[in-house]
Amino acid sequence: MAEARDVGEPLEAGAEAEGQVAVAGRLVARRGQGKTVFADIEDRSGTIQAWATLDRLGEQGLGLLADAHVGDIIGVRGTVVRTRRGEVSVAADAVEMLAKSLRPPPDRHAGLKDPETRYRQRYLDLMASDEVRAQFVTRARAIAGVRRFLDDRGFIEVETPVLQPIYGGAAARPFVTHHNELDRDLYLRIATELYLKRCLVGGLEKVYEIGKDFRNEGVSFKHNPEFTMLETYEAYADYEDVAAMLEEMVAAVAVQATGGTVIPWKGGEIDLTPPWRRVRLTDALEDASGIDVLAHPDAADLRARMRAAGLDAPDTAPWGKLVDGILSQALEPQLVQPTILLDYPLELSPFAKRREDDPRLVERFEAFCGGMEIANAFSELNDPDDQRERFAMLQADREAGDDEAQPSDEDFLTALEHGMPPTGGLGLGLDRLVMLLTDRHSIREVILFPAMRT
RNA sequence: GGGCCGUUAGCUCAGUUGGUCAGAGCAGGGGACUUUUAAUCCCAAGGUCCUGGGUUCGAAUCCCAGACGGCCCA
Repeated sequence: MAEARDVGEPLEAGAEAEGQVAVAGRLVARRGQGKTVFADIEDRSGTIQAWATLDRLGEQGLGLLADAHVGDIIGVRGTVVRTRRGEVSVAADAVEMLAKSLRPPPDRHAGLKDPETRYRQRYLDLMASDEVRAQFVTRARAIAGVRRFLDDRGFIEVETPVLQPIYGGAAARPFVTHHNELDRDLYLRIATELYLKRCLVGGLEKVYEIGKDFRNEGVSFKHNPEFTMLETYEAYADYEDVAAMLEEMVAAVAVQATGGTVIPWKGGEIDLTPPWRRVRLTDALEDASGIDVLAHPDAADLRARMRAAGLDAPDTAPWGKLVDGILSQALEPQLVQPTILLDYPLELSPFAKRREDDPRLVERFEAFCGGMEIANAFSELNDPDDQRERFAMLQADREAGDDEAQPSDEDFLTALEHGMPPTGGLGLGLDRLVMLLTDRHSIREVILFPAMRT
C-alpha cells in the first residue's frame, strides 16, 4: 500500500500510472455512488482509496464492494490513479473479500473511549486508534533498544526458570502453581535475580534477562500482576558502574524510541541526559520529611517521629518498612527529574553488599523518574556467610508476620559458596520505562492485555 | 483497604422537578445516485436504561445492596 501511494504521488489529477498494483487491508470507509464506489482501505502503513466503477470492475465486482461492510478485509487489484479531486487511488480491476467482519467496528470518528472495552478488547482499541498502535510500536522499539545496548556492551541474553521451587530476589507474595507429575507446588518467579547470579558463579560474567515477573499483589496505575522486567549482572562492576550504565542505556533507548533525551511528561518535560542527579537516600529523606532515619534506629521511635510529621506509619511495620514508607509518601512523588538515590539501609536490601564505611548501609541505589521508581541496583552481596545471615533476618521478618519476606534458598547459598565474583546488578521495570518514554500515566496503557477482574 | 465518580442502541453521547423520556449522530438494513473525501437524499428498524431489592399511583431519574470500570488516597 505504501508502494502504491509512492507510485501515485507524482501523478497529476486525472492521470493514471503504468502497471498493476495489489493492495489489501481493512475497509474503513465506503462512499457508494450508484455505479461508482469509493472505499478507503487501511493497512499498518496508512490508508489508500480504492475507486471502483461499473465500467472497469463489472457488476459482480462492484456488487461485492457495494455489499462490503466497514470492518471487512478486502483486496484490490488495479492501476494507480490520481482522481479529479486529487486523491491517489487504486482504480479497481478486481476486488476480493479476504475476511468478513461479522461485528461492527468502533465508530470511526468518535473512536473507542470506554476504558473497560479498550483493555478487555484491545484489538478494537488498536483498530480504532493510530495512537494506540503507535504506542505499542514505540514499546517494541524501546525494548529492542535495550537489547541492542546490552548486546553491544558484550552482555549475553539468558533465560532462567519461570517456575521455581523457591521464589526470591524481591519482596513480594508469589503466585503458586502445581506440577502434577512431580506432585509438588512451584512458584511463578517474582524476580530473576537468584538464577542470574548462578550464571555469574558459572563464569558467564555479563548476563541479562528480559521477561515476565509475577507478583501476587494489587492492581494500580503502576502495578500489574505480571510485568516485564530487565535484570542485568556484570562481574567486576559495582553499583557506581551500574548507575553510569543505566543513565546511558535509558538515554540511548529514549533516542531510539522517541528521537531525543528530553521527553514530554504530564505537561512538562523530563531531561534524561546523563548524568542524573545523585543523592544519598538518607539525606533525601531528611530533606523531604525532616526525619533523619539513622538517628531513629528504633522502629517505635521512628514510627512516632513519622506520625508527628503527618505520615502514615502502620503499627506492625518493622523499621525498614517505615523507612520505605517515608520514601514512598514524602519523597518519591517529588522525584520527577531522573534521580539516583544511593546507599540504602541494610534492612531493606537482603542481597546488597554492605558499605565498608558504614555497616548500617549497603551499596545500593534506586533510580526514580516521573515520580516512580524505575530501577533498583546494587553491588551484589557475594559473601555466602553474610547472605546466610540476611536470609535469617528475612526468616525473622516472616515469623513476625511479613508475608512479603522471602524464604531462604539453600541451593542459591551453595552456589555462592562456590564463589561469585564481585558483581554489579540492575533491575529495570520496562513497563514503567515505556510509560515514561511515551508520557502514559497508567501501566494499562503500555501493556497490551492488562489484568482485569473475571 | 478507603473516598469520589461512572454504567442508557454495535460505537459516541443527550435525557429538565419522579409524569408522551426510550432519544440523537454514526454504524448496520431497504431505496436513489458513474469523481466521492465523516458524500448526499428518502424509508424502515434498532433497548435487560449494569443486576437485585425498596419507596411511589407512577422510577433511566429517589433509597439500599451488589457487579464491573475509572480517578484519587493508602
